[in-house]
Amino acid sequence: MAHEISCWHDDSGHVIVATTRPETMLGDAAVAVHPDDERYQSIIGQAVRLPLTDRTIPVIADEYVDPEFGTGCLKITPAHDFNDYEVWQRHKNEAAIQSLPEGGLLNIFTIDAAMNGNVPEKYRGLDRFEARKRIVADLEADGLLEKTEPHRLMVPRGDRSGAVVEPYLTNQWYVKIQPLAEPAIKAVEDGRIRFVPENWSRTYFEWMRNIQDWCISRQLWWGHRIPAWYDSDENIYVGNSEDEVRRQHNLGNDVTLRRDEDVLDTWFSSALWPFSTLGWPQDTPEFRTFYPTSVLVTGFDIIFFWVARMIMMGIKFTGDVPFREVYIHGLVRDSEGQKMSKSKGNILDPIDLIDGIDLESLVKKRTSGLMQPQLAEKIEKQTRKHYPDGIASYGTDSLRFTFASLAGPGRDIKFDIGRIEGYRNYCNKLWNATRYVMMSIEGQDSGLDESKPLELGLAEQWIIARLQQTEREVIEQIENYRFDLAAQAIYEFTWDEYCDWYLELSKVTLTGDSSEAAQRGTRRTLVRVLEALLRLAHPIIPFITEELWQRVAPHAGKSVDHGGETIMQQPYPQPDESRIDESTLAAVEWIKAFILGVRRIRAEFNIAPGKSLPVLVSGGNSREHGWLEEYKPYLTSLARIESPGKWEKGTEAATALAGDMTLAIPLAGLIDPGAELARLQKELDKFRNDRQRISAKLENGNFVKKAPAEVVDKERQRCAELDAAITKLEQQYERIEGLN
RNA sequence: GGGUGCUUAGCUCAGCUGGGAGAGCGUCGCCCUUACAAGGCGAAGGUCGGGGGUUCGAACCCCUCAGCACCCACCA
Repeated sequence: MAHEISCWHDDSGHVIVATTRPETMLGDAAVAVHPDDERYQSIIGQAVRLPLTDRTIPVIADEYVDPEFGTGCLKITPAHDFNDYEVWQRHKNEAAIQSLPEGGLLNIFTIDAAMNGNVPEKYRGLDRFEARKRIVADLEADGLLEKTEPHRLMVPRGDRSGAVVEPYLTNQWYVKIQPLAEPAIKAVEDGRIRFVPENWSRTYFEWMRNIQDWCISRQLWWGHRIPAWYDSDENIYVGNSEDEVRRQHNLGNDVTLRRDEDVLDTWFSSALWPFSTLGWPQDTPEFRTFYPTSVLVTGFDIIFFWVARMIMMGIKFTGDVPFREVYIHGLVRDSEGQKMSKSKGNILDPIDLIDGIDLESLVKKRTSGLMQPQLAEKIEKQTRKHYPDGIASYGTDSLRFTFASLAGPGRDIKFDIGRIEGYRNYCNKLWNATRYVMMSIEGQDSGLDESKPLELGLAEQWIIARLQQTEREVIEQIENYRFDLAAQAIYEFTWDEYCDWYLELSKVTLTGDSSEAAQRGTRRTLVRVLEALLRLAHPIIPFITEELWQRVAPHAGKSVDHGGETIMQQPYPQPDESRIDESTLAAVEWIKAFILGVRRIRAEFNIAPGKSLPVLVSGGNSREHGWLEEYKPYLTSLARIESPGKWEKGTEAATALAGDMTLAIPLAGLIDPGAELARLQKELDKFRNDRQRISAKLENGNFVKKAPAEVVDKERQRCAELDAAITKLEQQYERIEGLN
């Protein structure tokens, strides 16, 4: 913002001073120069006449003045400038200052920032901006104006109204902070309170070590009123009530008391919250049980305002910290990284993400009730640009899942509307998976009757094992406050494993000619894994899991008959490590690789997914041949292949790898050997590059010598695996090449 | 001016104590296969902001430069 600078000088010494707020000169207490400024040595201690007034003020020396800036002379207005006030503090005991009206601390504004009775008659009652113009004009008329020029500076403005704020002297209540801050710092230093993530304690220390006395009085209508009373001589009495004050000070009824009209700073009152809500100062069972609490969850912007103050007040009044851990989450910002605020018009109301909102309603909502209506046009334009179609309805659980997923440590969330869509789709997926499970068991037993024979196949053992691993992971991440990783583990298990693989594998058992015992085992597993998954996901997506659980749980042997049963009261899943079997996991990984290989070939040669294909195999270790035989139904069904045969030389085929085994789809006439060779070559290059890099590592004596043995072993193993794969690919290459 | 943090695929972000670069969305190709087209299957896409250093080895540790964000204080 450009302002004019006006200058004035006095009659004798020609002291020239610049200012952006000429009206404040009427309250000046001094002209300051730097003590080492050679130009002004002779005038330090002299008096100069303050133009437009009948006052004289001293020239003082203070290091605050920057001799390089302007003329090196600085006017000091202690009542209306923070820095000038500090300068005044250093000089207030000097006689020349003390002899000034109000000891130099001359307030020249009314509460409305008009000129008050402390300025010459002609300026009284003028608004500050009007006074500014008049003073510049008067200085010029008197020949005292050197020049005016534009100057750019930051002007402090009120958050809400945007009005320019003027520093102004008032009487306020303060809390002496040092005795409170020291024990509060210590509590975090010695670990009685822990910040998560830990580095927020640095922010806390930074603030607490530079803390200033706390102004706790506010001129507001709402809040705890300050418990202080004044008598007619302005003596102050502080106490719990007027009665108490009168008793304690023996004030008769002839003494009239007037209570201070100010209220306490919101954060002063809020700082009492951890113990005042528990009945303090009475020694209640609630207080004894729940103080200190275990964890406080809040945003980093609240560390200063609230967290620190709760710690100080808690220690002061109860002798103990108010909580053990402080989990600091990020702030949700708009898509451009700006903090959301009503005045900027970039607020996203969670309700609008849940229920959806059309564009016109959104524009109306964002532009109404603005403190600065002139921003409405800009806000409307932005809103129409960002949300041309308004906001779709995503539902509560989608929103919760989104925020959980974005709640990484120590990081703000730049909210991207696209992100929530993915999690809405997740909720949909879970819903549809449940539909499938319910259809699959409809009218049939799901293994509840323990007397009936029951058999768990490979797929069942696999998904049960993966469930245990997922439960372990989720619990661990929640304990670490990594809600993003917990959400991710749930997401991936549900979508990538339960839905993409297990539900498909279950169809093989349920629609094939498997035994009744095996089908019962599959139905039981479908239901039980889903039921556990719902409980696992419930803290993040409470509504949809409750709805689905009510339907699923009875089939998993959980009673919901009493009407009051709810997933909320169910125990959280606990992993059973004994149900994790490595060979089961390995077998399914191999089956997946086999099926993926066939699918890739299908996609590459544009073969209809429904078309059954013959598949030939070669190579492979004995374990793989065992799997090939034992789990043939899974392979033939999911990959839509006929029973595998042996790949003989001379058969034109497209190939893929599953572990050590090569699988080949004979595609006489369909194959472009050149394209297939190019693909193999590309794959070979990649493998050979990896191989090259790893063997270089292994040949490096320093690596073998200095790296941990397990890392070296792992690299050796990988090297061997790559060798095997390369050999397979080379064989495939030769065979295809032979077709040319 | 003081402080804190960020910079990884087109976009929004993960990447835990240094050891094979990941997800969602978007893009491209095929598919309405009886849970799901808000879906399935497959694919492409990254010199991890630039430079230097430490290390057998750096997205990760140190230094430096650039850009961005926020907090606190604000210079006449």
